[in-house]
Amino acid sequence: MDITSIIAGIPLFEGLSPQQCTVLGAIAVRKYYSRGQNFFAEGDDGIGFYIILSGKVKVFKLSPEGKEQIFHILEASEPFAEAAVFAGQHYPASAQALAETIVLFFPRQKFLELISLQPSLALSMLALLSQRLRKLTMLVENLSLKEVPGRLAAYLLYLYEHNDDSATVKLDISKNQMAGLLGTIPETLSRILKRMTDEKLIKADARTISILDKKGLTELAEGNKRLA
Amino acid sequence: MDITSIIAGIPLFEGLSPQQCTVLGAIAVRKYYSRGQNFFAEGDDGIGFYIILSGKVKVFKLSPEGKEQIFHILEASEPFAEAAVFAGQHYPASAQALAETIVLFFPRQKFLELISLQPSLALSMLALLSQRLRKLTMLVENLSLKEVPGRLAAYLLYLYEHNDDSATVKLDISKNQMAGLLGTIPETLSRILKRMTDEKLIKADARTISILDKKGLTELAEGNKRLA
DNA sequence: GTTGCACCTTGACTTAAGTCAAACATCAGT
DNA sequence: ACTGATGTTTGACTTAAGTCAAGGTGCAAC
Repeated sequence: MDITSIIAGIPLFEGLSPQQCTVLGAIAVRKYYSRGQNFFAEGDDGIGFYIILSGKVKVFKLSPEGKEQIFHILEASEPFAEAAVFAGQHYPASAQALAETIVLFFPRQKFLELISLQPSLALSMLALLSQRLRKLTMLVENLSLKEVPGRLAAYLLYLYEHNDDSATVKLDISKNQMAGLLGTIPETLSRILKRMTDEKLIKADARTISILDKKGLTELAEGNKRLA
Repeated sequence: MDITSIIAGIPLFEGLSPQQCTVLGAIAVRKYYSRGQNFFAEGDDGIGFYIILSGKVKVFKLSPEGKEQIFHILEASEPFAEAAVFAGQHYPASAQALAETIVLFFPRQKFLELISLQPSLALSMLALLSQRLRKLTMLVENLSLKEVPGRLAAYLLYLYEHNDDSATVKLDISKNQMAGLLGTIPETLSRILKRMTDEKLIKADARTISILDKKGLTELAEGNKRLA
């Protein structure tokens, strides 16, 4: 598939004319990463941003003691590292492929030149950054104002809502990664899943979780109730 | 002072032509808030954003139990709630005046119309949002990967660097607010300040803190050392 | 200047969640 | 299919930081 038609199909670029897509395509580079490979590490020069064509990527930070906080997990057609284009000298976090991943890479300087010519592209980027800001705000809220059971409940409800409201959710990341996303460690996550199961809030199999008590989870997520 | 010249003096709008400033001025509204008054509360409709002309503002969230997480403390010439213009149906946090505060208010819809006509304005906003994203990323890192002493050390070093590198820092917020900013509570903050004093890292008076051991604080902030 | 209230500190106690260690399950690549 | 690596669970233990309660300090308003 040629780059122009790929670009035309990316939500971030929807509304761009075919000509604009061609121009974008001219600066984009397709790149391939294998599972475990890093796109960049925290502190590297912010030379551009990426859009995922296929695969899965985590954006994360490690503490000196080795604890991991995952900021985002991204899948096909989602951009990442886009803020580095406008602000950054260097990337403030690391990014790694969780599976075989193909991306389009957009070099910073060339993209900046395009954007100042195309107000609609600028507006798309503004919407994207605002959305990210909102997501990060929720992450801060979760980390600072909720305990781990509340964070987990909120996450399960999020999965539920992005799953056609079907009560049985297939986890698409490992529980290790899930712990990193929730700002905790696998042991704690495991224990809390068990407690939720004991209280009949959920039913957890290997890679699927069934939501049994949505109301109960909601109360937990909102901090109106606690696990026994 | 007329609105056009005020706008011309705001960093966010630097680089705009006098005509552009006049157009912006035509949609801006000057508003006055007294100490303790709310600009908006979490969940309110995102009807626009603000730029502070004088005073001080906190953007924060409360947990059901009453714990407060402060996201930003903002002063003269800084904008806030800008992301709500591009993404939001509603504000994801609350904002309150910490002192008598005068702001310019920019209504969402009108500002959006202007921005699609003015690429340079769009680029300024992109830079601003990216910077906020970076700051929030650091907040997440602090909350998730550092203990309170590390967060406090990082904050003191931040103050130090924005204080002409003078070792004696005047606190411009109460320690209660500072606790909220660091994702902890006043009691804990008080105890940790004491421990830092005991270890000769700092010297804390009522409203000023002297940095005695910058290297020690840096090690703490980076997680390479802990308080005894 | 005195009163009142918000701010700050300290102590005793509780608790959520992390550490360490071990056993087990599962998966990916040869 | 095998095998080493990776992911998951559980138990015993430790600890950072929160809660509750009380007392002290200092500014602000009358």
